[in-house]
Amino acid sequence: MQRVAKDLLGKVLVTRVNKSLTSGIIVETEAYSFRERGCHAYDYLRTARTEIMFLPGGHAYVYLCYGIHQLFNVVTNKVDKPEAVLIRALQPMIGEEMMMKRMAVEKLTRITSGPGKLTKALGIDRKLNGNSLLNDEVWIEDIGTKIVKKDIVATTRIGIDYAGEDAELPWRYYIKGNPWISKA
DNA sequence: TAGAGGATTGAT
DNA sequence: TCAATCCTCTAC
Repeated sequence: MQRVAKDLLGKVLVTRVNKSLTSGIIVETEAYSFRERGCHAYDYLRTARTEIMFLPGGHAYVYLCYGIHQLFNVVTNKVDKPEAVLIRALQPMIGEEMMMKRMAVEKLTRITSGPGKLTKALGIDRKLNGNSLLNDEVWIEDIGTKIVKKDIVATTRIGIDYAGEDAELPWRYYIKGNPWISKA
């Protein structure tokens, strides 16, 4: 599943919400698994919220964090193996004007550099939770970009200090030197 | 049914 | 460093 997190780098996340097409290249991800405490579905914890992660790979898991931000994940494993990859940052491709409008800014800079921001820019919200990525509202495209191994940086994940030693797992991946990754 | 806390962000 | 803000989970 860490492999999936790395494979997603360089691919394109596309949404069509309210007839507006927006997309961006995935430049930063984090992996989550039932095997570690950083995951909502740790130890197969199955609740109304984590139910989505028990679906087969290829579904969208969207949830509200801190009451303010919606975070977008791709479910990556088989049925009843709750694992997901959080999309943390994008490089805008299509629909840049729409993104700027949604973010209420005039410049394109850094409007998708963070998991809570990119969902807002692409119009993603919890209505898309549980959607298949094969439908026409949100999906992933492979545009053939090859990210060479030496350009993938693996480091610790962000904001999960509560996970104890599992917070040390180097399951955050980003494209080396890419200006669109989240800061931290 | 009440209380605590969170895979964040932007302002101070 | 801290508040915003509300859904989710746990315990009573």
